[in-house]
Amino acid sequence: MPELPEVETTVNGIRPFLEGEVIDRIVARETQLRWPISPDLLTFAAGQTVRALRRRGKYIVIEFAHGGLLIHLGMSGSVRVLPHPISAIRHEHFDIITARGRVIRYRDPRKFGCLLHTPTAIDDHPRLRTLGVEPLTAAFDAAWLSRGARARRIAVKMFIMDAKVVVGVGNIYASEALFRAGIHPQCNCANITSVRYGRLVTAIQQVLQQAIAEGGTTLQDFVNSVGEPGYFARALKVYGRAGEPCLHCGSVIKKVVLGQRSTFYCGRCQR
DNA sequence: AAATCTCCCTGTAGGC
DNA sequence: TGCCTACAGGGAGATT
Repeated sequence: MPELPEVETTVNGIRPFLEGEVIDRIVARETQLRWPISPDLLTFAAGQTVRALRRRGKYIVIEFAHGGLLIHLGMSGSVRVLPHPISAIRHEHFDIITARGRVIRYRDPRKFGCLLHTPTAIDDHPRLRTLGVEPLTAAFDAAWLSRGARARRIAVKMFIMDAKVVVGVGNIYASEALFRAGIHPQCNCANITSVRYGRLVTAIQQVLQQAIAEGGTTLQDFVNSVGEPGYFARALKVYGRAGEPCLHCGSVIKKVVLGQRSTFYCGRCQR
């Protein structure tokens, strides 16, 4: 499932084929994604030069001189680079075709992703404007979490998965970071000390950086821009391990549902 | 304002 | 073997 590391991996993989390149056209075979692909987007993108390719949260941002495109991978999305157009198979919903003939092809079986555009400043787009801090920047620290949690009364796991607080921490990495920080996922976010939030910040940053280094986590669909899976799945310590022994203390890993999401933790290591 | 619920979609796994 | 159901989940938008 694409979380921050998977999106980062994808962006780095397709950057050489998009940045500085001219978009010849976008071909949409399936327009009914999370939001429909607008016909205006197709005409807007044609002929544009890509000034920069970057990640913001879990969005891939394709910047033009004025405005740009946003791609979200949803939960089953992936993007690949093809040297030239070849026939698409099922679930390959759209292609960005550059003037050099390279094909940036989007696949998303569950259609939870999207392709959006804006003719004005891209960071003002409604999807980006309300996003919280980037977890791998200095703005993400214990003070930020403590202050944000003060008026909240939710489980800490839901708190760190709130994109208005911090972006990019999805279900898998939330469980993993809380285990590494020794914090129980159901702990009320308002009751966590600044010192413990400091440990959580470090844990989130470490788990995300390790996952980026491993090319992300592939459980089902995720592949990078050349079609390879990520290898962080083998480094998961609690996610998907309910009933198995904790790798640290040996007690049984538990599973609980928080906010409709499966949550894994060690009841002895996490308090 | 914050918390909770609902929904979008389809492949896969498990039960019978 | 084949059918059926439950489940996976990011996140917006409605509701409480």
